[in-house]
Amino acid sequence: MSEGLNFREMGSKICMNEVCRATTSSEWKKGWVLKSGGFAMLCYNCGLAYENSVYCETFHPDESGWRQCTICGKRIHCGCIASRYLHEYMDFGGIGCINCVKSSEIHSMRSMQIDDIPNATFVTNGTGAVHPMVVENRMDDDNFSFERLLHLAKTTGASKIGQLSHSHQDGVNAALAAADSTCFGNLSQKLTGSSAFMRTDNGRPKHGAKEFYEPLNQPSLSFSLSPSLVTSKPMPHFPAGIVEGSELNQRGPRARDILPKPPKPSPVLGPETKKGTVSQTRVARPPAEGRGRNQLLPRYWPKITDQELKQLSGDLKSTIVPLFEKVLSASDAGRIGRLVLPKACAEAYFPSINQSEGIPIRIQDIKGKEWTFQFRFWPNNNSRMYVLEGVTPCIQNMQVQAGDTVTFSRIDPGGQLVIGCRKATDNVDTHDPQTPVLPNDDSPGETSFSGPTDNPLSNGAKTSDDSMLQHKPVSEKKKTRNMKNKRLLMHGDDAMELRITWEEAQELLRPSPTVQPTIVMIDDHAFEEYDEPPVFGKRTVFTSQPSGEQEQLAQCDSCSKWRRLPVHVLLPAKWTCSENIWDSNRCSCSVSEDINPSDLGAFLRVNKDSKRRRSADNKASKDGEPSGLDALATAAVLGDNMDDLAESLVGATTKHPRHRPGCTCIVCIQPPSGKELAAELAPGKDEAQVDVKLENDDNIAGHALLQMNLPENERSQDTNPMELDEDSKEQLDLNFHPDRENDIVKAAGMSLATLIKDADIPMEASLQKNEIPSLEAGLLSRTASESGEHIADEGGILSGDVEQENKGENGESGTSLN
DNA sequence: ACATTGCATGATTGC
DNA sequence: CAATCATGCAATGTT
Repeated sequence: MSEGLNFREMGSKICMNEVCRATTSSEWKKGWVLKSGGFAMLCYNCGLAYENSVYCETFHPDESGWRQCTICGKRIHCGCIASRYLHEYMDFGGIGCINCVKSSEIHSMRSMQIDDIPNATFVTNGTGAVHPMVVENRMDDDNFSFERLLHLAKTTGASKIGQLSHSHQDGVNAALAAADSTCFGNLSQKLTGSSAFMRTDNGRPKHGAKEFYEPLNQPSLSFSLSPSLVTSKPMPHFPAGIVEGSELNQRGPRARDILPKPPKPSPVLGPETKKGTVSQTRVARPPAEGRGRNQLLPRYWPKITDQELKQLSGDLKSTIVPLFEKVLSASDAGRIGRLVLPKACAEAYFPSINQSEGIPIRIQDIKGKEWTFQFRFWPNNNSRMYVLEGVTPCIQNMQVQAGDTVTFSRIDPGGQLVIGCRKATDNVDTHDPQTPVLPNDDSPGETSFSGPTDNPLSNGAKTSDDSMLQHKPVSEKKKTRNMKNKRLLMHGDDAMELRITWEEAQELLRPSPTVQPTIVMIDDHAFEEYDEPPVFGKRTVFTSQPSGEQEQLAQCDSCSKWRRLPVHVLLPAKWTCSENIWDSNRCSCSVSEDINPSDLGAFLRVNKDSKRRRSADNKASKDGEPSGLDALATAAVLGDNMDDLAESLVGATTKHPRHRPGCTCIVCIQPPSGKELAAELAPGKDEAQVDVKLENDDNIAGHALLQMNLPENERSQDTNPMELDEDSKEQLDLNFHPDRENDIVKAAGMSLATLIKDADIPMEASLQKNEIPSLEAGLLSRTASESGEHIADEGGILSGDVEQENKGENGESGTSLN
């Protein structure tokens, strides 16, 4: 729909914000999801919509961007901030614009009573806006006809059918009756003002996907996800509460045109579901809207409890739309790093791809970390087999294995994909000693998807979900199917080796400075769990004192003295003693050094020896060669050539023989694996070509690394690449030469281009480079944290040894063992 | 020899 | 029976 109005083809745009009025033809940010599947453009400068935002044109071309609030009746034009609110409330399942006070109340009420027994039905448009004229009170209508509702849906252009609780309807009616006449006043104020709503850099939320949105009262959209599942009355022929919309994108090879069997109401749901409570029942939710969503097998329906959903939404401060989930197979969780995506799910919720090579796709985990996978397919029997490549680091980061479940969700608006997990052990009564459940690393987000639930029914992911929905005892069978292969589970020594490898791997990473580790003992092995990914900020050195206490050492860029810093500190690329706000005694270059380099060197050697001891049976470690980060840290301390090291760290990988030079797929842009790092960092081998393969152009760590490549006097004062002089830009090449091949910009730029081209996947991450100028400490910390993850982890450190062990465990297969 | 890639094959499942 | 998907394994590249 409206493909001809694709923003890619549009010229310069003018920001609608009168205060801003920025004009640009290139710098923009992804905004809300458009009905077309693309995204509205937001002003790079102020975060508002461009005048020529495709929002108006593509979302409702017939209305020229004007929408009418279903509550206050005011018409608000899109492409303005008011429309953002309107959009959020109407176009994504809301009722009315946010500027209606009543609207907020309704949403609040709705959020609270989501599990209430619905007694009214409604029809929405393709994005969830309620057509009030077809809200039907079926409280006393036992003859409710789905066909009639479907007819209404068709006649009104609606594509969704849901149910509205009685109280909701009351709320709607009440609100309609008492529509706030001051709406426009509020609107005009918000139109001209900016600070209240703009997602300025100063006010950027923690999670990137949220950064373009933060309505004053974000509605819970779980409302639109599974209303039919919480009904006490079975709705005959009700297809999962969703009716396919004709306007939805339908592309790619069509699978069987089947509708999933309508989920029968769970016996544990419905009438006994208390008002104002949040269901903890793990129930398969019908798929969210998406291409061909009605083809998704219930097996893949997300089975997140309302409680989890609510918590996750709260944790991410966003509205989470569960999309689908999959029980990991052995090959999914194996060393090969390829996760097979259910075809229907891939085609419904992932960007359309026409080339087998696919595209890089960014997926955020529940902690907010972003991972980049290669989303691609293989031709298969005149069909396609979709896979995500490069998932090993993420899989291992989530500590899931075969038999566990990974979940895919979407943050709306924005469309950011989110990957979560649910341990199989969450679903059985007895803990499998071979699949120890490490305590959730206290990340609130973790509990949303993988966290334990105290409701026995939540064990149903493996026991009752499908059967509840299909009335067929197939879940156990599927479970058996998934688990039947003896290689699926790691047992005994295999698991032990994995743990060792994990421990090994953990030591390769610098701990997050933002959290204290949680020490977990499993089989006499201590695991340090961090809530944040490893960081890679300024070239500081994290060390562990014999007491176990972490400390961070940083070198002043002015006097070169080393200073002790709190571990949670993440420094900008350039930092001087005067900025040592944590130690008033050593906040001047004139003060003597905290620690001398020889001590540091000795300290690191101690660490290395310790590592060597614990990895005595690890071939990859027995040579004692430093890991990439250790080497980097050591180099930082001992004065090794940081440029060479940085180049080595980001140097060319050699593990993808079939990919051509310049290939920017996720596989090719991954940093080298642990072994490769070790090899590249070995003496005489640090001349690796600087075929920079950072996947994150918004990667602060990458920036930091690149800064290491700069002469000292050319390093930027902060992490803003855009403020570098031209020479530095040439070297950094972060944003300014997207056409050059074989450099970081090539990779990032092409990724961006690909993302834009496909227009179906989140882009804000790719565009975050444009936001760097105003980064503040919080964002810097977050981004750098993620960046460290990417650099240190992606396809690398963990994939080396860990996967090798897995391979051994995978035993008889594989030519490598033949 | 090992690592990676991508196709082929067969088991499973739903119609 | 056809579609899907798990995974085997040959081909190819790298060390």
